[in-house]
Amino acid sequence: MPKQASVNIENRIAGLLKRNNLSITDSRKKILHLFLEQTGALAHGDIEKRAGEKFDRVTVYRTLQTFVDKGIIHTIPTADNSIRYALCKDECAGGHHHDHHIHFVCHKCNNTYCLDDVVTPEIKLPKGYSAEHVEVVVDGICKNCR
Amino acid sequence: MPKQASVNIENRIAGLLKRNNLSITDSRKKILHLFLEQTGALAHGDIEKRAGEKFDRVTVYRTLQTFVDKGIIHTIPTADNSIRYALCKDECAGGHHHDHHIHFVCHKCNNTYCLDDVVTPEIKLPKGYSAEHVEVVVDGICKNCR
DNA sequence: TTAAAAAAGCAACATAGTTGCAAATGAAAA
DNA sequence: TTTTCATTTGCAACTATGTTGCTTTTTTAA
Repeated sequence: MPKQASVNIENRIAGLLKRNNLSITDSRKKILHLFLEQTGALAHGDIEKRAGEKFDRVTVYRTLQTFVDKGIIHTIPTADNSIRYALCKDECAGGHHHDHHIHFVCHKCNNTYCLDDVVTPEIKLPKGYSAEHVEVVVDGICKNCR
Repeated sequence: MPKQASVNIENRIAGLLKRNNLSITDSRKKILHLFLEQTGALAHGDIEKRAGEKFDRVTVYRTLQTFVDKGIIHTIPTADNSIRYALCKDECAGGHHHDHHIHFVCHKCNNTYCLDDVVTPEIKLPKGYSAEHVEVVVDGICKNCR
């Protein structure tokens, strides 16, 4: 049973990499694993800590950059200088992230979630400004912490 | 005339510091000057470059932290690990930032503006989540660049 | 199996942020 | 004004974070 599950996840990872024309390497598999085996977003530091024991720091940086370029993961803006990354739902191929969900940061467990069902609202801007992309980050208490 | 204006701004700065129970020092005056003499937000790097010629890096870090704690300036979240700071409109005293405006980043001039007249929208969250604060950052072209 | 291309690792470097402590400055009282 | 005390600054040293060039290793595809 766990064998089966792990085969599935391996296949899923391999497929994801192949679909994006990326060669299948240990570090890429490991880092995708980290994202797939948990709900929330990961801060760069987390990823480096968990993956960095096995891989060079530089490799982690380059792998994350590659994933962002390919649209496999996206960054979440924060006010505290710690980039957070999360898996894209799907089809953000070619570096175009068309996702329009909002992000939620729980200040109790400090997790960051993509609320895929909550769409970013229309924002009415003053005359002269034109919007291209709207980013919404809500902070509060998540459903696991209340 | 410029003399008069500079007296005014000096008074304004002194008043701002006094109201927040901060002693009036050269670095604090200089950094507040930077904020007052321009529209947009300032990235930490900008501040360090412009103020740091006269002051130690550490002083800049500490001064900005003090201003955030007192509610004189606020941070603006970004996805690129470069904290931006902007003056609070007013009355964000005691570290409580009650402002609810949105932020706009122009990707042509790369300036960040506080759109004080645009209020953050209500966001309807999934069951179990409770919001405390909503942060909206819009990117696009500003009125000076179009 | 092998050759070319891609990625990883390493080293060295650059930038960003923090901490403790001594010297300088500011505020307020004498 | 001068003195005193608390606050702030600057310095040095350090940690953390991010980048670049180059060599070695791994992956892919012939």
